[in-house]
This record gives sequence, structure tokens and C-alpha cells, in this order.
Amino acid sequence: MTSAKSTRSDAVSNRERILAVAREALRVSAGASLTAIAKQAGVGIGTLYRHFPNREALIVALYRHHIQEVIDLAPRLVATRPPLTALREWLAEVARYGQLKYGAAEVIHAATNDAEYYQPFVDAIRQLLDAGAADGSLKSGVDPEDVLLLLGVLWRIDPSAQGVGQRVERIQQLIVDGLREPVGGRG
Amino acid sequence: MTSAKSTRSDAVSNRERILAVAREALRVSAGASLTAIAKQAGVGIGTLYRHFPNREALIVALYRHHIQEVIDLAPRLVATRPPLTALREWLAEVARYGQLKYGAAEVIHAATNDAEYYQPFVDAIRQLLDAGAADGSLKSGVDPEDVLLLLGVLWRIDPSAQGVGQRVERIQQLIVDGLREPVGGRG
DNA sequence: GAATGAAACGGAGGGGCCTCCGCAATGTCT
DNA sequence: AGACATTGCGGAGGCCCCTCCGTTTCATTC
Repeated sequence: MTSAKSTRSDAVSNRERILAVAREALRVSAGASLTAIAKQAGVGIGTLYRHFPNREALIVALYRHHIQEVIDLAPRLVATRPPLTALREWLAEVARYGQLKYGAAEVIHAATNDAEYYQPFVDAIRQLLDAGAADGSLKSGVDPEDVLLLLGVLWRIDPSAQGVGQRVERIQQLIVDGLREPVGGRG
Repeated sequence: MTSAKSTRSDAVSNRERILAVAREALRVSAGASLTAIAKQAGVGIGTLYRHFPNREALIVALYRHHIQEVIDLAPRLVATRPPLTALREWLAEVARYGQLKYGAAEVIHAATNDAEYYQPFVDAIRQLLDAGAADGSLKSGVDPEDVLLLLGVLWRIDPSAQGVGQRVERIQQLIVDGLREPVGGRG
């Protein structure tokens, strides 16, 4: 455990350089080409692809830190808010993140197919659902993965369209309502 | 109206030939290349692109008929079922369609950005929502476009994964619950 | 510090999507 | 039938993603 498989120093520095360049290039234009990024980072395209097997992997790596923040927020909200409020605030943050990182939407969705990436997300959702189920404000037994799938919608809203903010809020509302424990009977 | 702008006969036949070839090619492999389709149809790639400005347009054209069937189903259901049942059955059909046409999911979503294609879909949803609002089983004032966005999720479920049928049902349930009129108060 | 095997590098090349524009077919008008 | 505007055709070529593999660099061992 102490001595992990040694990684060559050039590989490490190349990786970092690619990430730095990519962060900036993608910020400027979500469609920046990997060829251009490699060139700007002073590495061959082959090197870029060895480090990040495809476009998605690169973007996920870039946003991993930020994604982690969103995940970490869930337990904090659960600890400090009523469950329903926690859920709502968390969804708002998720949406906000999606708006910021538009262009990463497809990527995030794709990551949904890679357990390594989405499991922590699922766990975060589970905490929120469990808290709500415990105090009766949310249904119990909801599959967090189903909710994750629904959340994906929030990333697919074009943030340059009109009335995005309100649309996001309405959709959040619809999602939350679908998760709430029906107060009366069912049809 | 009687004499629309005349279209050259070669253009008409080419278009039909492309559609026929594409239908088969895409059935065999969802990722069939447009180059191959053009070649097989005996036209240049330029001709294919003139008729269908991009991959999506071609696929949408192929499925247009089927999509129309789904749209047409909505008013029939509204006329013959209680609103909530109509909505549920329609969602089931939408999901079933998505399962059949997996690979077209991205396309359908993209079409969501093209009013010509999605407007009829939105109208279909509106009818279902209005019927539900009228008898109080659904909230009133829900934006059909929001619902369309949510429905997109049903197309994004990998139909080859395990337990797909149940997942689809659960998500339908979540969506419908989000649309229902809360029987009790709100939190 | 030379040797050496493993790890990483680089970029040519294959295949895809789509654009552009010179050339050809069509159909209309006389 | 011939002339001509219009509509449509074809495929080279630009750019992109990604793979493959011969070459180079690193780090370790003697």
C-alpha cells in the first residue's frame, strides 16, 4: 500500500498539463477539439488518449472535484435541514451545477453508465431519500438510481433559452412532488 | 395548394431510395454510417445530405410515421379513458416506443429542440394534462414541455440492462405522481 | 554509468460527419 | 425541338474522434 506502482514522472506532468489546458479550452468553448488541446499541451494526440480514453473521460476528470462537492453537500444538508428542504436545496444545487457546466451534460449522462462515477451520486441521493422516508415526508422504497435518471433532465435544459430558471424550478417541483408521500389516497 | 412547387422527379426517387436503404441499414445496425447508406442507395453523399441535413433528420424522417402514431394515440385515450388512466397508458406506449427505438433516443431528444417536430408531441401531452386537470386528478397549469422533457428519461434507459421493465414502470409512476393533484396539503 | 525492460510517447491513418461548389439533369417556354 | 433557368447531383476535402504501433524515455539493477 505504501509504495503504489511507481508512475513515471513525465506521465504525471503530462497529465497535469493536459488537464490544465483542457480546463481552459473547454471553458472557452465546450466543443474544443482534443487535437487542439493536445497540441496546446505540447503532447501528441496519442498521449492525451492514453491518459483519457475518450472525450468524456477527460471532462469527467476535470469536473470530478466539483462533482464531489455536490455529493458531499448531501449529508451536510441532511444533517442540518428538514428532509424535504434538504432535498430541495440539493436539487437546486444539482441544477445550478448543470447550468454552469452545460456541455458536460452528455458526459454526465454517459457517466451514469459507469458505476465508478455514479455510485457516490446514488449514495448521496439515497441519504436524502432515507431521511425523507424516516420522517414520512417522502415515499419509502424509492430507488435512488431512478431519481438520478430523473435528475439528468436538469442538465439537459439549454441554459441559453428563455425562462430557464423558472423551468428548472418547475421541473424540480415535479420531481419532488413525485417523491412525496401521497397525503390522501391513490387513484 | 394543388400545384405545390414542382419537385424534380429524380429528387423524389432518390429521396425514397435513401429512406428505404436507411431504414434497413439502421435496423441492422443503429450506428450505420451515412456514407455507407448513400453508397448503397446509389447516390453521392452530398445528395443524402441535401435531403437530410444531418443524421438526426434522417432518423426522424424514418420514424416520423411511428412517432405520429404515438401522438395520435393521445386524443383517443383521452376520449375513451379516465384522464389518469389515459395518461398512464400513453406513458406506457411512449416508453414502449423508446425501448423499441433505442439508438434513436438521442435523436428524439435532439428533435426536442426543433419545434416542427416536438410541437405535435407537446400538443398531445397538453390534451392529456388538460383532461386530468378538468376532473381534478392532475394538477392544472403544468407546462407540457416540462413533461416532455421528463419523458425523455424513458428513452434513456438501456433496454438491454437488467430489470428494465420494472425500472420503466417505477419511473412512470414517479412522473405521474409528480403530476397528480396533491390530495392533502403541501409541506 | 551502462544495460535493459517496462512505461509512455507521438503522430500517421482509418473512418465518420458534413460542406462546398463545379457539373448534370430536368422541365418549361417558345 | 432547342434554349435556358432552375433544381439537384457527386465526391473531394476539412475537421474530428480514436487506434495502433514503432520509437523514445524513464528508472532500476548491476
